[in-house]
Amino acid sequence: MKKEPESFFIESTSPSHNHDYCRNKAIQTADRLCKERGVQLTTIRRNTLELIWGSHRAVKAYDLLDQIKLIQQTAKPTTVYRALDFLLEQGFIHRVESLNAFIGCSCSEQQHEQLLLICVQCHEVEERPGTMVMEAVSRELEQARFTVYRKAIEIQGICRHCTQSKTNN
Amino acid sequence: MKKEPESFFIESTSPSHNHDYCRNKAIQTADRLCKERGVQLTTIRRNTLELIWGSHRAVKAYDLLDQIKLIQQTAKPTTVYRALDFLLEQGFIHRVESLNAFIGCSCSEQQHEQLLLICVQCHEVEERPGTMVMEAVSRELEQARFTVYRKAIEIQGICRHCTQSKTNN
DNA sequence: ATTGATATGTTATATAGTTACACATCAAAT
DNA sequence: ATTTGATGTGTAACTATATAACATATCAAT
Repeated sequence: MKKEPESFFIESTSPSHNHDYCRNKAIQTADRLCKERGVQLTTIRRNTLELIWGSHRAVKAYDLLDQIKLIQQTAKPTTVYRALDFLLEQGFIHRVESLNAFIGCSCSEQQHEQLLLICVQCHEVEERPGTMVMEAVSRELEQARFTVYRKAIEIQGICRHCTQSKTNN
Repeated sequence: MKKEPESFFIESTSPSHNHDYCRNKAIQTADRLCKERGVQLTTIRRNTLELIWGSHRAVKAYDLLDQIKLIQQTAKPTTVYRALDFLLEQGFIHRVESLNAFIGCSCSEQQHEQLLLICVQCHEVEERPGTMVMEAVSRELEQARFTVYRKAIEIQGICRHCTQSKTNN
């Protein structure tokens, strides 16, 4: 009774909140945006997105592949990377460059570029709009007369939860 | 007569300036800092650093390996990665996360964290201290109560040279 | 029915980085 | 003068990450 038909293989986990809410919201938004944009959130893509939203931790492509294989034995690297490419294009996920990994994006609609705060202890990644930072970046780039395509601002450190409870893994 | 004994296999290239100056300065600084710090800039490490400073473009580890092999046939991936690790630790180079590549750092002495402006056309990477940006980041992280270990701010786009001369490669 | 656009299946390959263990070198302590 | 420890290198095997190339499928528009 707890399982919806679409999410039969996913368990969401988070120390700090009911993460099902995050995930469901993200999927709904993706669904809607895909309709609006006339692109298809196919089963593979949707499953991939759900798996990524299984936590706020960054997920590796091959870990994703392992999970997908549980329900689709034929899945290959290409399967996953193609889904990831789609999700990136649509702005539904971020690529975490410094980890070669991926996390859900909770700002698919607004401006997609955010600060990523990566906790090296619990591995959760927090998105922050960082408006002031982004403005400062814009001014800097204007000075440098540099035309931006893509910003990646990644900060590694210890999140507030891990700072408080030093006993955390 | 133009070749120094230490740089026998390197040709520096840059469209915009005499790049030998940048490289020589970087090597001198590295030499001095190593002495000050009581660590060794061995032949492998020095050669690696010189190769990286062959241009302002980000260099891939395996390309570096190929070049090193020309003078040290026995070189292996480990050879290069160990040298890179050392150079990173000492702050003599940056890792460009979004490219899996490496560039020389011209700020080895001061604060090492900088904005990296990566031109997707000519592949040159410009470092900028981005003081305002860094301050904004600090404020943001204070709000998030996040303890920083490492910042990586990478901007991909078109540099001013490529914007001007559209004919550039 | 035919075509074109989009998505997926499949195999192979390319690229990036690490582990583990042996050996070398050299200076400090015995 | 040797032993020890710290640091650096050699070598092989392996793991991880990502892409290329080509075949097939699906489905809506003509």
